[in-house]
Amino acid sequence: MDQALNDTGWRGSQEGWLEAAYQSLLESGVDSVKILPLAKKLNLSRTSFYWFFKDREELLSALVTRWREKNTGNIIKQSEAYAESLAEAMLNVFDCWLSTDLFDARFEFAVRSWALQSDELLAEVQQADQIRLEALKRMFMRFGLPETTSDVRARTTYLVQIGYISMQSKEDIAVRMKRIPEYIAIYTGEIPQQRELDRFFSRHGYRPDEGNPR
Amino acid sequence: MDQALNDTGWRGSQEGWLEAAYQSLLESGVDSVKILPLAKKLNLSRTSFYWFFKDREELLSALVTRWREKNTGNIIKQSEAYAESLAEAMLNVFDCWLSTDLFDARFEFAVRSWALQSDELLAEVQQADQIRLEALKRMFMRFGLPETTSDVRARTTYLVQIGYISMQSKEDIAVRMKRIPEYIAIYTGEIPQQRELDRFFSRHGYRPDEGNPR
DNA sequence: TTCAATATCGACACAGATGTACATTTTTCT
DNA sequence: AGAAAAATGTACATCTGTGTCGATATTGAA
Repeated sequence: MDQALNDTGWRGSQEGWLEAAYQSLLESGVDSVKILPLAKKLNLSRTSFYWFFKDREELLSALVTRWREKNTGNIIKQSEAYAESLAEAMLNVFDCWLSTDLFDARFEFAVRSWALQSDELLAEVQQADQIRLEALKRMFMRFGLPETTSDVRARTTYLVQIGYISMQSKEDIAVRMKRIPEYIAIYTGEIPQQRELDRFFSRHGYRPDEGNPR
Repeated sequence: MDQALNDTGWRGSQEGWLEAAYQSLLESGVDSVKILPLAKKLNLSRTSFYWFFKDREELLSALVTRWREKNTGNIIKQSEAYAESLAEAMLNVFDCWLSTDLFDARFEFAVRSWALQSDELLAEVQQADQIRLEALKRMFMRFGLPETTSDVRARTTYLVQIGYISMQSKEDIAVRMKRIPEYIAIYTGEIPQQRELDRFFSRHGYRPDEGNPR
C-alpha cells in the first residue's frame, strides 16, 4: 500500500505530526495526544517522531504556540475595525464567532480544558482572557460608554462566547444568525440598523428566509 | 504512624475513594483520576480499591452521578423562586453563582472538560444545558418578555456564567459583587432596586464599602 | 472467644506509553 | 553512480497504570 507523500518526498514532517496532534487534541483532549496513537494514525513508526521533535513536551509546546498565534490577535483586530455605530462595531467582533479563520472555537475549548492540568498553561490562558477583555472594553469606551459599563459589557460579550464554546453545541448557522440582532441589542443597548445586519449576513454567506447555501 | 479512621472503624470506604477522586478531578481533570495515585494520597494499598468499586469505570460513573445530583436542580429551583420584579428574580439565580452549596463551578468545569473525551458524557452535559436554559427562559417569560427575547436573555445569563467558570478565575467576592448591578441591568433591562441589592448582598455576607468579612 | 464479614496487602500478569541506540532505507545533491 | 543527509524502523530498557488471586489482618457480633 502506498503512502500519501507530502511535497518533501517524505511521509512524515514536523507539520504532519503537529497536524495530527491538533486533530487529536480537538477531538479528545490533551491526554489523547500520545505519540504511539499518532504514529498509528499516520502509518509511521512511533520512533520516527523523534526526528522532528525532541520529545512529547516539545510537541505540546508547538500546539500551544499554534493556539496563541491563531486565537490571540483576531479579536483585537476585529474590535478595532472601523465602524459607524457601536452595533456595527459589535458585528465586527461577531465575525470572529462565526468564522473559523478568525477564531478557532474548538481549539480554544481544548486548550482551556488542558489548562486544568497545567498551571503554566492556565497562566497563559488567563493572560489571553485579560488582553481580549481589555480590547473589547476599549471598543465600548470608544463609543462613549462609561468605564464600569464598558467593563461589564465587554465581559458579557466575551463570556457568552466562551460559554457557548464550552457548551460544545453544534448548531446550524441559521439558528445562530436568528439570535444575532437580539444579542447585539443586549450587549450594546442599541438596535442594529437593517443595513448593518445585511452587510453582516452577506459577509457570512447567509440570506435570511431563503433555504441557505452550503 | 496512625491512620485517620472514619466512623466505620476502617481506613478506606466508598466515600473516601470517591472524595479523593473528586478532589483530583477538580484539580487536574479526569485523566488524573487514577487508582494508583489516589491510593498513595489515601495511604492505602492500590488493590483495596477493588473492594469498593468494580473498576475505574465504576468510580468515574459515581463522579458523574455526584455532579448530576449537585448541579442540576438548584438552578431550576432558584429560577422559580418568588420575586416581585425581574431584577429580583435574576438576583435569586445569581445566588447559584456565588454559593458553592447551590452550584459547584469547579466541578462543572471539570465535567465539561471531561466531556471532550466522552460522547456519552457530552450528551449528558448538553441535556443539562438545555434543561437549565429552559428554566431561565421560563423565568423571563413569567415577567412578560416575548419568547425570542426570553430565549436570548436566558442564554446570555447562562452562558456568561459558563464562560466565567471556564476562565477559572479566582476573583475576590468584592470585585464580583461590584459588577452585579450592571449585570442585572444588562440581562433584564431593569435597574435593580437598592433594597433588592441590599437583600442580595446581605444573604451573601457582603457589606458594600466596608472592609469585608471572612 | 471465636467466627464470619469486612477490609487490606503483596505478588503476578499484562498493557500501553516513553525515550535511546543503532541499523536500514530513501532521497537529494554533486 | 556515489556519498551525505534526511527519514524510517527494530530492539531494548523503563515507567506507570490496570485488574486478579490468594494470603493476611481487623472488626463487630454471637
